[in-house]
Amino acid sequence: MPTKTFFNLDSEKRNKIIDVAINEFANCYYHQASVNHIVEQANIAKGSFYQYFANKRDLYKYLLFGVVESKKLDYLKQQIYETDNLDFFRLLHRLYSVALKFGTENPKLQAIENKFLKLGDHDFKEELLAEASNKSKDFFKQLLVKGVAEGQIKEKLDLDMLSLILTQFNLSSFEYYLKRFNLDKENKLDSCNRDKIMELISKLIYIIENGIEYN
Amino acid sequence: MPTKTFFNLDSEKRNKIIDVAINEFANCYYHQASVNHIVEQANIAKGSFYQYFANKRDLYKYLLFGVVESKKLDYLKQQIYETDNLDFFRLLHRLYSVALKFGTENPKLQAIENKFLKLGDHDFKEELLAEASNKSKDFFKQLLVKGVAEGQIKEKLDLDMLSLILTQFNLSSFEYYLKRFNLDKENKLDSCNRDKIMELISKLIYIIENGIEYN
Amino acid sequence: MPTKTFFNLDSEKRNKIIDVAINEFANCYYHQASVNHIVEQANIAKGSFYQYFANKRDLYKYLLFGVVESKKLDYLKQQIYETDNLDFFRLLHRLYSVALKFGTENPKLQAIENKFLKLGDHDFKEELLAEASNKSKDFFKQLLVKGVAEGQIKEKLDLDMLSLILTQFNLSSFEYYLKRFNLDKENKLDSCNRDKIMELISKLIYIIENGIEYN
Amino acid sequence: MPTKTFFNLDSEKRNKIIDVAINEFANCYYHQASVNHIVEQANIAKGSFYQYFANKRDLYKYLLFGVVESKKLDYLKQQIYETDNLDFFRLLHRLYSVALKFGTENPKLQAIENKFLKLGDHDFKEELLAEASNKSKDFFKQLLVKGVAEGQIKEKLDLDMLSLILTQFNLSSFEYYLKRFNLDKENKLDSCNRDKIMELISKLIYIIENGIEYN
DNA sequence: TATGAATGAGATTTCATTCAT
DNA sequence: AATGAATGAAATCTCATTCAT
Repeated sequence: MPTKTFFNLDSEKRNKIIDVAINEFANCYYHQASVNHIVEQANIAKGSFYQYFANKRDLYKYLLFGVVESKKLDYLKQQIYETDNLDFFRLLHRLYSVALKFGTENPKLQAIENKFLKLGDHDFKEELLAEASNKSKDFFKQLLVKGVAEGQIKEKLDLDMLSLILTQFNLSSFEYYLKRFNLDKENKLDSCNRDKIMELISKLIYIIENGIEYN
Repeated sequence: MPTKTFFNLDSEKRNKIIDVAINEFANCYYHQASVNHIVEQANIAKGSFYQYFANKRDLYKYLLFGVVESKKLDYLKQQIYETDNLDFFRLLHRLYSVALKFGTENPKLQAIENKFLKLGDHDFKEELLAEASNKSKDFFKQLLVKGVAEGQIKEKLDLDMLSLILTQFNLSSFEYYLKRFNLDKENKLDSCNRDKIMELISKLIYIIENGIEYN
Repeated sequence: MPTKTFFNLDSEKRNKIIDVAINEFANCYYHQASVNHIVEQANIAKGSFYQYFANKRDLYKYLLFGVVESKKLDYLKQQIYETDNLDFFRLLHRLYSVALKFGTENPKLQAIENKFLKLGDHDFKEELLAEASNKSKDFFKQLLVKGVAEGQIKEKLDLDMLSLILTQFNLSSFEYYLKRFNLDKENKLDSCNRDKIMELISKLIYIIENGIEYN
Repeated sequence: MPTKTFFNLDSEKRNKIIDVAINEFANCYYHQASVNHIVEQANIAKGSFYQYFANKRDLYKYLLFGVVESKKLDYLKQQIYETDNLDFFRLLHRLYSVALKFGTENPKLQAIENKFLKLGDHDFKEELLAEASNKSKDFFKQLLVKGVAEGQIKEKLDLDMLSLILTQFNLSSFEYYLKRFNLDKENKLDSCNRDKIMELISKLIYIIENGIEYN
């Protein structure tokens, strides 16, 4: 966690630092990201950085779990309601669409999360996850178990595999959409694009639901 | 491409260098991989390295497209024949199984490919792809077009999305299998594991084919 | 010297600061000791520190001569009386034993003194000594002169050398005892250990008195 | 150990680096010594330093055990002969005098050794000693055991304590002589001073042998 | 063609001290 | 009198690349 000092900063400065850091970690994997670069962009002294964060890793952990995950969960909570009434596929549909919306509206935050999920340094990743509150751990797995219990999903499926697949779907759809709608470069999502994305999500869920075989 | 000098080396030395480089890039993302480490392991002089390759990137490109892709395509060609007789899903099944077999038999080459696909540095990746011969580009796309044409795939699907999904499936199933069967640590695939993997592939194709909905 | 401000602090706060500082300089040589660490532990503001002490060195000097030496001398005075009646060796015995007792009862103060005596930075050390009141300077030297005058010590000995030797004896015996009786870790000295230490002191004095030659 | 690269340097450059490093570690404790300072003085690039030594510690270890100890042992071997015929005190006399001569002739090497012996960081010291060839470990202890066995030393003495004392004697006499004859500042030892030192050594041994009591 | 020493920018991190509030 | 954020030099170490031999 950042130090008390960091939270005492006036919000303008604090936000500047966070913004700059988000940019850095959205563009680079952890090991490539540079504290030097961050302090230059943020216009703060190198020593100041280390009064705010214990080290690079501390900042990264904060961004991941204190900013990205936190904002995403807030967003999901705010936009998903009455989930109990939805069957598994409607819920999945809702989740993908809301998560995607979040991703398109916050492409940099999404980029940070994606880069984290793809991180090579497995030990480092596990360590971070272990230390983090990790509210979203095994998110899909839990959903699937519930889906099976309620008879909406074929019982014989390998849930671990499925959960991995849903996660990858999630991840790869982000990249697909981002690329397809040129959302990399901070373009905001207009209503026209939004409709197209919703359509794509429906197709995605349709595939998951029904497969791709013509019959 | 490596220099003429490199190809003039006696094959023992050349192979040693390639083996060492494969190890390095199988363990590390591009930016983390170290030329220093490679020359040490390969027992060659620093200067020699730069007489064989223009730079680190040159070596990487060669590994990716001159070694990994090349070996994989040879393997696929050798093991897949009479493809014309197979319908799309049988072909997909065959492809996944052969590709997985290749991956389990050549875990390091596979690791290099996986790491490349996950690379963060998008521009760098695109540049490499643009420069490369890239024989396997849009592999799945072509397959899908054929599948649709032959009436085996629902027409209304978004083929670009599907092709990305199949690629991601491929990628993530590797990781799933490698983890599940502890194939990370160079364990060879025994016949028992092989059967289990084949079973999993069938399940995976089944999902793609039929979806996951219970009905 | 600390500022007037420092002495105006309520004693609880003042003592807290001193205690923390003692810990720091007991564990680390001067250059390794950290003002940052001290203010954190003492729960005071960075700025406050510099309102109490001109700088790190000022604090150190105060600890050495205002706290450690001062307490030690008080202790010695309180425990040694009727010194005039003792011959040199009995006095030495008494001194060693009382000094050792002080050291075992105040291991941290002793550690500070030891670390100072061993300091590498010679100029820095000399400067500090020169500036200090230095009541204990040449303590052994004076004692020796008296010993010679009273005919208890061979005249031909080099008193400067002897005085250095007695100091070093003192220093090294501390370390020996501390290690031998595991007094590092704040274990209080029980009566059993105390007896053993007294025995060792006697042996030490015996060596000084009679040498080690068998005859 | 330094790298092959280091030993491949032409001797002028190699010696320059060693000389500079000796100066640094003769003036500063390990933690205070600065690689930056060394490379500046030696006029080499920072990167070069790390082609020669794995790290600061590697250099230090090399200086201690590869240069100082090694030179000292060579010196001792060369100057002490027929030791078997000497009784304990004559041998001690010889040792002190030769070691002192070495120290006065190589004040910087001696300073490095002294600083190492006084190092605060106990774990670091033990680690270094454990890793080192450590030919001189428990040197005095072995000598004392032999002395007792041959009936030259009173049996009832505490040998551990004595061995510590002899080491401290050794150490403190160095400092005494160096200060007394201003040998800090590279003054060479003239024959006049040499005689005086020999005289002092004799006195020192005399004290150890006979104690200081007048009788 | 082979060698391997040289390079220097840049990485992360520490720390005593200052100064505006 | 108290505060605590700001500072920047200096620490150790890494690494792709160059170039003289």
